[in-house]
Amino acid sequence: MSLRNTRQRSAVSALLAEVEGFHSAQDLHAMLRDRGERVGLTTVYRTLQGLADAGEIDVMRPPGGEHLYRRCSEGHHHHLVCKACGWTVEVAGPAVETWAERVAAQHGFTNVSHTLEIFGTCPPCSP
Amino acid sequence: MSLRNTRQRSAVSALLAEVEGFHSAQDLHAMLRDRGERVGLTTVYRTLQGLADAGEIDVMRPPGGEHLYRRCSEGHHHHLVCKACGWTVEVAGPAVETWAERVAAQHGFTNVSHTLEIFGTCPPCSP
DNA sequence: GCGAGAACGACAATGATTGTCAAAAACGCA
DNA sequence: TGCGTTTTTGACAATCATTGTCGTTCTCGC
Repeated sequence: MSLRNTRQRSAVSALLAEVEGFHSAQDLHAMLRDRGERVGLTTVYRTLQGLADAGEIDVMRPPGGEHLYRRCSEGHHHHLVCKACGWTVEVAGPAVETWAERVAAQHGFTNVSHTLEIFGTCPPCSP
Repeated sequence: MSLRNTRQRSAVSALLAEVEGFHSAQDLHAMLRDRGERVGLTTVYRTLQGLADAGEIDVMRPPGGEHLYRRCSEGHHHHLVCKACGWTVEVAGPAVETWAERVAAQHGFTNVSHTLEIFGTCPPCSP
């Protein structure tokens, strides 16, 4: 399978490289429109899905509903997310990684991946 | 807030006590219908939500789509889920709990919760 | 037994995501 | 550079779990 370089794919990648934090597909689509880029919503969804599959961006499924996408630093890590304002901090947890793999191995599981999100209230949002 | 005991709430609780593994709201609703219990789908959703809020059942949001509910053992724990057949194992990880709280505290976060799911392929489903 | 308030449930509404398919663009090759 | 093949695009429709609505029904304390 060969991936072709298209204007739309570049635009999405470029946008993700510039923005901070998590954004929904619809957010990103709106931003592209504001920039004058003409990209269809369907294409934004598919492009994000492709990037996520390729491991180039992170996907988060907050309890609230829509999927959020974000360009992240390299390597595996997790997120500490403020329930109130959405502000996120990347956290690394080597101990957790090894723990997860060990537990999975104990039960004979292979091809293991995992998701971990920590939710809380950040200092500015505390009453 | 006072929770009232209704036939429907009892039916949902009883069903959850009997079935194994995770089931979607629609699944559970169908099972109730098969039993002859007349419960509305809306009510099943609301009841499950209430039970989840009360911490009596677990909610899982698999990448596939719908929410899955399950009556779980007491105490905080996580799940090791087979991507192929859905078979799940409960796993406890005290180390992870303390790690999550410590990380959150380091960043000044309060009111902390977290979600952790491990996905893999269980032995019977391995090729 | 009674009444206020909670819960129910049929139905409509929401809204993110996915499918469709003809038109357009990209790439390999000569 | 020109051409044909194959992928990609994107407007629109379709899907589908979940949530809102609101009149009716049921609980529970008194």
